[in-house]
Amino acid sequence: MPEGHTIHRAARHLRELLSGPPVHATSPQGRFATGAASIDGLELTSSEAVGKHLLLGFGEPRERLLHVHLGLYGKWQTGHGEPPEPKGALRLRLQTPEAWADLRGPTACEIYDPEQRRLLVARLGPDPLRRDADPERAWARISRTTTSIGALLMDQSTLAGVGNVYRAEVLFRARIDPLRPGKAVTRDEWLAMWADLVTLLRAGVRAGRIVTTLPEHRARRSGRARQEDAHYVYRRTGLPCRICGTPVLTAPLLARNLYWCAVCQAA
DNA sequence: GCTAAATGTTGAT
DNA sequence: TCAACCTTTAGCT
Repeated sequence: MPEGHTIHRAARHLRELLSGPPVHATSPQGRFATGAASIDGLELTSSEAVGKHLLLGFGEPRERLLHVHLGLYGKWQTGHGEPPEPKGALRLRLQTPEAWADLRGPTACEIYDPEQRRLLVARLGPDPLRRDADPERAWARISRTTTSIGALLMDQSTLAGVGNVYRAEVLFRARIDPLRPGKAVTRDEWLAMWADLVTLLRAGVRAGRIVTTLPEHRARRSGRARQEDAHYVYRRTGLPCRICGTPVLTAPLLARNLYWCAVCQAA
């Protein structure tokens, strides 16, 4: 489930799991054989998430940098002790005497030099999960464009880490029409949305999944949110809005499905 | 058991 | 605008 929260969670987890001893790196699939060989035997010395991008440092600081983007299907699988027999398309296996981490299906898995990292960070907007993030950078773009706020939230150069689920949910929680032009969003609305994203993404890192509903808006109000109670509008096409009961709408925007309530998020 | 769709991005057409 | 990446899951039969 790779939006920003998944990557930040992985960055933290992989650091805890693999730090210390030299890491044995292999590419059972063969597609990353050269890259794996170049970090094989080095220690994991840094682990950082920027938006949906993961950067793992090996060896002396900045000696080797592994860049991973999970894309839509990519996944890390980890464990302690002996790893299972590699099967299927296993792009990368990282292994220490204590633990292992397998990477499958990423869009990007490559070795970066410091300049490539610099270019990556430079083309990404602020990431609500990073302490160094500045929402004003995103506001500078949002406040000047006729591009819809629904499209802007998905644009990684405007802000980094938000995907289709958080987009739909944060707009619903703010009661903002996804098609409203960026320049028609007020500064207060944007700062409130940013603050909400910080809260939601941090909760996502903690829980390992996206839950955006308040307990009082869930069909089942007690205890932890079940899957069917976790969202207000995402993938709820035709189901009644949790606030007003109007059927939730869906329409493609930039080749992705957009979900919203036309009453709660009126134009 | 099968098919379609999915939390994303890149590169070709 | 579309195919590719390659896996998992939801929703059918």
